[in-house]
Amino acid sequence: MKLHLAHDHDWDVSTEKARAIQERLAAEVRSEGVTAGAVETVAGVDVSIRDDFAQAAVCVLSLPDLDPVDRAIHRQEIPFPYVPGLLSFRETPPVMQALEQLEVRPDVLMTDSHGLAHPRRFGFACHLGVLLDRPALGVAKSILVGDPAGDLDSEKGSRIPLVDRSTDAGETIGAVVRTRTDVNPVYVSVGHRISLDEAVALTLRCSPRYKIPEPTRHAHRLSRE
DNA sequence: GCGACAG
DNA sequence: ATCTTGTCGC
Repeated sequence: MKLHLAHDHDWDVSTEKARAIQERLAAEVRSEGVTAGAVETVAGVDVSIRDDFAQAAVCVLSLPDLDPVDRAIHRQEIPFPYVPGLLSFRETPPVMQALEQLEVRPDVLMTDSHGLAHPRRFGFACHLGVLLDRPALGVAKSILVGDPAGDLDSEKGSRIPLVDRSTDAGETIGAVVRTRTDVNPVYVSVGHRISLDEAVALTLRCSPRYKIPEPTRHAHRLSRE
C-alpha cells in the first residue's frame, strides 16, 4: 500500500525527545471517523523480537469472514530499545516497511498495544494511525495506565470503562472487553479516526472465530515437533 | 523514596 | 517481547 505520511519525525532520538514527539502528535488524534459495520478489511499488526532484530508481520483479513486477503513481513535491526510508554519507537519503523508491501489497503489497522490508554495519550496505535492518517485501534493484553471502572461480567461481550483517575476528573481512556467467556479481558482504546464504541465493536467482530491462516497452521505444526 | 511499567 | 514446565479442556 502506498504510504502517505501525514506527519514525520526523526526516530534516532533520546527518550526525552521521544516523549516530546508523542506529546506534540497527541494533539492530532481524532476519536471519530470509521463505522465498524462498514469496515470490509482489517489489518492485524504485530512485531516479534529476537536478539537485536524486530520482525513485523501484517495480515489483512476480510470481514465478516476473517479470510486472509493479503500479508507482509519485514525484518530489521531493532531501532529503539523497549521503554514503557515508548513502545511505538521500537515497533513503528518495521511495521511501516511491512505495510508498504501490502497490495490491499486495509480499512483499519489493529495493533497489539494501547492507543489513548497511554501516559501521554499516544500509544503505538495512535502513532501508527496519526503518521498514516488512517483508522487505527489498540487491543492490549494488560494495562499500562488506568483502572477498570467496576467488575467485568464473565459473559462474552461484556465491557466496562477503563478510566484514568490520576488526572482531573478521571477520564475514560479505553474499555475492558470480554471477547469470550472464561478468557482474560482485552483492553481496547482509540488509535485514530475511530470512536471507542466502534473500536470495541470491531474488536468483537474480529474475535469469535477460529479460522486460522494457512501459514500459521504450518508454523504451529512445525513448532510442536 | 518506592512501586508500576503496552510489548 | 522471549523462555520454560506443568496442567486443563475440547
